[in-house]
Amino acid sequence: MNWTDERVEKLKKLWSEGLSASQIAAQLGGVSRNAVIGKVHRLNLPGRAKAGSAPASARTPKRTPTAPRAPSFTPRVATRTVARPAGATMIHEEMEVEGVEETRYVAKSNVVVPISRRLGLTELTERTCKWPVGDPLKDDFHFCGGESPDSSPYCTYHQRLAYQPVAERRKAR
DNA sequence: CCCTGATTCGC
DNA sequence: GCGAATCAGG
Repeated sequence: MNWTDERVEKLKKLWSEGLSASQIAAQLGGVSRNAVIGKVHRLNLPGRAKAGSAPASARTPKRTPTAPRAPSFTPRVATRTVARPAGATMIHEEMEVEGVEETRYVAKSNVVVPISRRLGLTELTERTCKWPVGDPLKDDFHFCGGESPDSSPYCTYHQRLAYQPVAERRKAR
């Protein structure tokens, strides 16, 4: 994975927002936190004021003022806030994706938990997470639908669960 | 131990 | 330039 202009821009943005190197690495994908830190230094980006944990601004659930929305806007896909995974750290309580307020978390292990879009079977694409959610015998059955990397049928969060024993999955979910 | 960023140095 | 290994911490 090389440092394209696009990836560098994303790195700069996330670093300036106070995300930790490992969180940024998880969002970029294909790089280690060391790689991120190394790049930050080579770019001569300002280092962290204090070593250690990320600044509170990146961890504290900060309520963003309700974003102004077009009054007549109707979401194309029904969207709910994802359940907060155990131990997850909130990085943005609310954010807007295509006009829909959504929630995103970073799990304890720094695996980014992508936004759950709760898509139906026919709405899935190559790039959506196919982790099933809900009861297939009920009408609330859907799929995570979060963004998944090119190489996986699952988002970065559900990828890990997919290869865990069922008992472990129940705990982790 | 979990995590953080900083530095070094072989590639 | 890159990033794993390592260091020094919280």
